Amino acid sequence: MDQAGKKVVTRFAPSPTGLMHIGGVRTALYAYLVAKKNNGAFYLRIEDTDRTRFVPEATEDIIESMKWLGLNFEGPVVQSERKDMYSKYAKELVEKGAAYEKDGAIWFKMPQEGKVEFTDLIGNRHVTFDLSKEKDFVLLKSDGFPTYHLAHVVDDHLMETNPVIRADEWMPSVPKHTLTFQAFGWEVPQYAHLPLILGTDRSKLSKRHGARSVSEFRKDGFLPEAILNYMALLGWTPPGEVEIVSLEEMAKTFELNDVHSTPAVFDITKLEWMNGEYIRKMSDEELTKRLEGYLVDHPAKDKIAPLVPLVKERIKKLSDFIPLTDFIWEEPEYDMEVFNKIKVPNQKEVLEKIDVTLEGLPKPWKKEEFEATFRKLAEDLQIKVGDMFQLIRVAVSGQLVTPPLFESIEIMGEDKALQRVKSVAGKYPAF
RNA sequence: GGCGCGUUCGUCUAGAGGCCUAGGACACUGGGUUUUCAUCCCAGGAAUCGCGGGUUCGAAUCCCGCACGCGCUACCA
Repeated sequence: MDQAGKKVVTRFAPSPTGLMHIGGVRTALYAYLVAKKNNGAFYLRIEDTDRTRFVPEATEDIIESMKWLGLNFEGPVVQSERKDMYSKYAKELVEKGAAYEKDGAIWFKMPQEGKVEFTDLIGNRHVTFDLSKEKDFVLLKSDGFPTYHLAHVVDDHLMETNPVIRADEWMPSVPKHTLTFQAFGWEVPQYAHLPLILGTDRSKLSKRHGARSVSEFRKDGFLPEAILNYMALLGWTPPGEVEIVSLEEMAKTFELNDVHSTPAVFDITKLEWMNGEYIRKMSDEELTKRLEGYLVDHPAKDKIAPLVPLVKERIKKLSDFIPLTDFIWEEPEYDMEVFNKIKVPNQKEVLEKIDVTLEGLPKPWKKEEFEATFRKLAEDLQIKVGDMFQLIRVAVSGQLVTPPLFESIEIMGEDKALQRVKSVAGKYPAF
């Protein structure tokens, strides 16, 4: 309910000309938040009135993305399914004298004088348009489909949308819309025009920036709650000093009034940080579940649970899990370059000592004993403790960076670890 | 060109006349914890608030002008 006691209805109305774009998330999210905050309704509306740019998979991708993000909606309302309705309304305006037919299309007659004023909910901007600059425009195209202008007015009136939340690029069309609403004798809704989201070069976010679809972010291992949280911050600051805010919390505090009227640059580095924050905050059980859902084709998908606590603080995206743990299930490829990074002379000799020491270690290996043994070996061989463990790490994994060594060995199995050390020591330096 | 919107650290922002010698977050740099990496902790650099005029005892905050950026200017949305 708004102050006037009317139900608040918002909608996200993308046009299915491509996959759901990351920039659209913010528009959808704000519209969703306004509805939730006011106990209203939030709709998805598919604006597929341009047959020439229509992409069949797009609608499904938009719906799927919205669901994945957790932006639950009513609908979708699909404009192409209501095609006949629009022409009736267009003809109504012709009858009223507000529109006319020409070249098989129906045009709206714009007055040549006067002005249209409105106050945008974003930044409380009072904007005035001089009508002498306006031209007649098409309401109904010659193919019988409505233009955006007609479809917006008719649908948002019928759906009782208020406020209308959309991208800033629509602001110059406000006079067209206002006059069309008035020609029908309908109430003009309030508008909130959201500033653009820019790429790092400050131009409109597009593919050229690696700007991508929601589904691509999903494939990259981003979490929906992190995406939502980050996008919300592009133009809005939650009360207090916290930046990590759940959808539910946002829905309690969000105000269109607090949204910036300044375009914001999309910074993936901060999104990645935030994604990592969400991963770290998650329980091991939850992270395991997410990882299992993400790693659909991973061969060891069902065996990842014990690894989760080890990788939790080491991954920013779900996808980071793969390169970090591959060595556990797959035989690593060894590279002398990697060994060369460890500043230990006589590496072959040391590796052989490690092999022998490992064989002498009573099974099952115990963490304390494992550590103490190799600390002592490092001392005996007069090399740094850190280098000792690095050498074992590389022998076992082929990598300089892994989850904690002992725990990783425990998960892959003592025998496999031993066998790798033996093999490496034997073949060194040619693998 | 016309019309419209915008302008605080590299980025996201706090800021609604004195609390601002401009605060926080990300990123960056240095240090600590640590068998790697990461996490975590501490410290640091980083915006003369686009520029120029006003108004005021006092302006990032109000007004005007300019510059720059972006958007719209389709039978696309």
